[in-house]
Parts: sequence; C-alpha cells; structure tokens
Amino acid sequence: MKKFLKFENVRDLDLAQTLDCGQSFRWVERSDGGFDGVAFKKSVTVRLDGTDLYIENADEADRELWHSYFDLGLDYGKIREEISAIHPVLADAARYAPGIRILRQEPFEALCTFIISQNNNIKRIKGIVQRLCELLGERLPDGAFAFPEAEKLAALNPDDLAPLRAGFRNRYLIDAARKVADGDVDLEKCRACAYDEARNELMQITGVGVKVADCTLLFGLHRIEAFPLDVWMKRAMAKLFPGMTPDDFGQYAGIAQQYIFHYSRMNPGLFDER
DNA sequence: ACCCAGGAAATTC
DNA sequence: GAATTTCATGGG
Repeated sequence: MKKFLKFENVRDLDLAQTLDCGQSFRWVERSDGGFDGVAFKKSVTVRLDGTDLYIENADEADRELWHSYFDLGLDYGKIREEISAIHPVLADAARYAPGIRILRQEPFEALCTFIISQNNNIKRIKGIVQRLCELLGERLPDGAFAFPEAEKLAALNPDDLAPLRAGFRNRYLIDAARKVADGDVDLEKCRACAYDEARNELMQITGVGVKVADCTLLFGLHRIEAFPLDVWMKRAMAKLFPGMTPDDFGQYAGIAQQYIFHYSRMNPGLFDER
C-alpha cells in the first residue's frame, strides 16, 4: 500500500503544461500520464485526476511543501482574468495553456539550471541537469537523485564537471556554488528585498546576467513580478506586443511571461517572416 | 558545412 | 559605451 497526499478541488493546473513548459527540467512524464520528479530531496510521482491532485510517495508532513511547490494558494483563474485585460494577445496566450502554474522550486536548483540554460536548448539542458544530479546529488531511497547541495559543488573545480558536458558553463556553476556556500550571495535574502537589489545580488555570480537572475527570482524565489526576456520573449515582445515594456504587465508579470513564452514556443509560425 | 539553442563574458570598435 | 565575437556541446 503506497502512501500519497491528496489535494482536492485543484483548479487551473495541467501537469504537462506546468512541468514541461521550460521552468523546471527534472520532471519526466510517465506512460500513464503521471510525472516522476524530485524536489527538495523528495522523489514523488504526481498525478491529476479531474481536480484531485495526488502526490504519490509523499509524507503527510510534506503537505505544506507540495502545496507551496505547486502554488496552490494562488487563484490563477482570477489572475488569468485580470491579466487578460492587459492585451488581447496575452489573453490568447493565457487561454492557450491555462493550466500553467509557477512552481516554487529550490532556489539553488533554479539558479544552476538557468545558468545551464544559457545559449542552450531545453532538451540538452535536461540531460546536463540529470547528469549533475547523478554526479553530485544525494541518492534517494528509490534510486532517484536529489539536486546537489551548493557545498558539494563548491568543493570542486570546473574540470571536475567535465562529465556533464556543459562546456563553458562549468566554471559558472562552480562560481555560483562557491558564492552561495560562502554566503557571498544570500538566496533567501532575495525573496523579500527590493527587486533590483535581489537582481544585483545574483549578478555578482560570473555567468549570471539579467535574464538568468530574473529566471532564478521567478522560478526559485517566486518573485512573480519578474519578467525574464530570453530570445523567445524578445521576439514575442517585438512582434506581438510592440511598444510595450515589462512594466506594462503588472504585478503578475511573471505569470504572463510564462503564458507568452509557452504560447510562442508552441507556435513558432507566429514569427515566420513573410 | 552551417546554424541555432530560455546568455553572458571577453574583445573590439 | 555600444556592437560584435567567443564560449562547449549537440541536434537539425
């Protein structure tokens, strides 16, 4: 008899849209429609049956953790309605994948995975992240691997990461780990301080610019006002939202951003030149 | 062979 | 300072 957590009456969640929209790189879809993944050193299978969300192999003591991870305390239906009024194309994007939620991932994991993401593609990012976990992460009872601690990574040199095949990003990962482990960069401080201050804190790390900082803040520290501009978003802003700036998207800009990012990536024809 | 990928650092102009 | 090149690696 397997243990599980159940959350009832869960709205505005689609697991495929949320777990495979490019914010997290560690969830794998099963043939039965569930997803296997690891977060906060817990290996689970998640499954959605109507509006019932099941977290299989999770302890009751972690109810609050998973509630937080899937951001179940936020009314995405209401937010979607609110931001859809900003621009009709944003309304289209929100309607395209209304089951996207912004996860509350481990801050250090978000930092590292988005360092890895630079000048890279999502498929390859997933491979590098998986190899990083296998190389340095704690092995969990079911054989899965946790995301490594900063301290573990901080003790190594860039060359030690050669098995990851992450190329020039190796030294960025080591620098990030060392600064986090040494307390030069305080991730927890970035939850609550002024946005620009949080950005600057993260940008002390070699290999962290504005975009990686914004992604870390959005996906790891739940700063949902963040509006990361990657190549897709720059295309989308130029073509779909001419004249608008990130500020125009309001306090839930990060959610709007993810709707737009996913919508753009799934509909590349929007940007074909005539 | 060439180009691109959820960028940022290094170099050049 | 702004614009361009380089940085590893893998897939199309």
